[in-house]
Amino acid sequence: MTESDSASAVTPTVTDDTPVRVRFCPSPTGTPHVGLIRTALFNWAYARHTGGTFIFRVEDTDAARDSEESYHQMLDGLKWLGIDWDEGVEVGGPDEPYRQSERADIYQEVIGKLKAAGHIYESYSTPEEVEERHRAAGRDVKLGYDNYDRDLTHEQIAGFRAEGREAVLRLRMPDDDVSFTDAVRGDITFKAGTVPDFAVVRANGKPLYTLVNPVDDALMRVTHVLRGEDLLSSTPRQIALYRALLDVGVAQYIPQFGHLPYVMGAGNKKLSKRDPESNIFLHRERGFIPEGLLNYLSLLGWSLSADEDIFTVEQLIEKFDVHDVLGNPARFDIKKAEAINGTHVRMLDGADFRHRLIPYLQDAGILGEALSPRQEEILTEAAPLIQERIALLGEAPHMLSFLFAEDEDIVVADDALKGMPENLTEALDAAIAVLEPVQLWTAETVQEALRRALVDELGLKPRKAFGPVRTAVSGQRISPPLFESMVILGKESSLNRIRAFRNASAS
RNA sequence: GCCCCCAUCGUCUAGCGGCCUAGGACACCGCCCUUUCACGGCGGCGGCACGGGUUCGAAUCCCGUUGGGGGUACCA
Repeated sequence: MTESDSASAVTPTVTDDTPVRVRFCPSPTGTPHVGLIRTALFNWAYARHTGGTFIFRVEDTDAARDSEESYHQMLDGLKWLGIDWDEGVEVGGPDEPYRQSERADIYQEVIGKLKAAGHIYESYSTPEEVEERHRAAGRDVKLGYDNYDRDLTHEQIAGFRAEGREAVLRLRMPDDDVSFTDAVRGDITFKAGTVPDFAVVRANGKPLYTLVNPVDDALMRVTHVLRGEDLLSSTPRQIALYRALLDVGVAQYIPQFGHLPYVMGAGNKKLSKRDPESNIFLHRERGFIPEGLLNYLSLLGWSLSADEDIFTVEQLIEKFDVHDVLGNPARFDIKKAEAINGTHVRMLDGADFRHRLIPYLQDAGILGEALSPRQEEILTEAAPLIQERIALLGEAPHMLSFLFAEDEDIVVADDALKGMPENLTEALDAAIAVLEPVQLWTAETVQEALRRALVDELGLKPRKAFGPVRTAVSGQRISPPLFESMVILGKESSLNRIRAFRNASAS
């Protein structure tokens, strides 16, 4: 048996048989970012895939940056996407409370135990003093803390206190290499001596993330810590703390770690919180549906199979394993995200699609709070016309507004005037003349009448022939299928619009 | 500086020693379908960062180089 074997034999770890407990623990400091949501998604998917437990904890230990608004946005974002949790804020669980701002007593108790066992010690050095010592010794000042206060005598401590100094508490790092097997990246080793003793409690007595995150993971018996790559370099510190927690009986085992790749923005930069593409609510406003965004986000570092990019959340759950996640950073490609969303929009059941359109039409001011029977009717008939024409629900208002507008409110867009035939007035007159006697007003009869008048008799190419009518009826160069739209509007309204456009273009 | 991570088409990825003259998707470019725009169909463009090993055989394993990213806080 080698030395590392014996070490792992005495260090309780998570095995494949340990029931999975994963968590999502954002710090509520802003609007939910797509990278953050991707982390939540992978944790959730892994829990659902393994039949494990998904915990939602809030790490609000930084009073200066945390906000209640951000906390509510986190809840809103997850709920919108259908990411639910088994234990945590709002739903409760065996390890309440789930907001760290409410767990101060728990941390104080743990701090007491760690202190009593000698794992953490008081450190009185100021950053300036540390830097000065490095300089004096000819070392690089960027080395960080120099472990100076590790073995202070009682006299020295008494002296610092007499000066009125307050100490931060630091964890004593082990003197050997720290190794672990990352679920995403494989074996990783941090060489001994490269990680200095780090602060776990502020001078004001408030614990830091470096303490509360592992402590809560330990207390909540988290088995797999799946988080962003930005936390990879803090893992040796966490493992060191875990060993201390094991020693004082707070932890039962050391979890497995898995560091998910970054979600990048344009260039080679991590997608910034300021970047609009990172804001999931902006995507929602533009008309991403949960199915589409979830699908796209899953593809950032993971894939379902060699040749399927489109899948449902059920398929994701069935196949997702964190060990299959790639270690390399992924760029957020809004074009591909939209294309995938469009595919999911088309997959929607017709009635469902129609229903999901309503809030977007309301936000655009096209529909009010309550829909009139006529509006309901228009929507029912028009929805199928655009379902395969849009990738984002937010495109619907622009495409449908003319159907809900009054005839006199149609405004002809500039680009809708392009490509009109030379004899525009003649063509419109012919269209009016041939449509007036139509009795049975269907897409077929309207098309047939217009084709006869404009293509057969006036000799216009189909491409040119229907353009004027489209512009007259919709005011747009692009619209849902013309004849179907005219049927929705009805004969009278359609003719009103063609006559109005005819008169406007003749003058 | 030191530590750690990453490296397949423009982008996301499949690939885990022979099925690869490298597959799919998005984007882009043609053509077809077509009343506009889409959808759909067909085709095209385009990649294993570089250099050494190991091996009968390497995109796949090892080492190095280069490039990119992150950390090095009394932030998370």
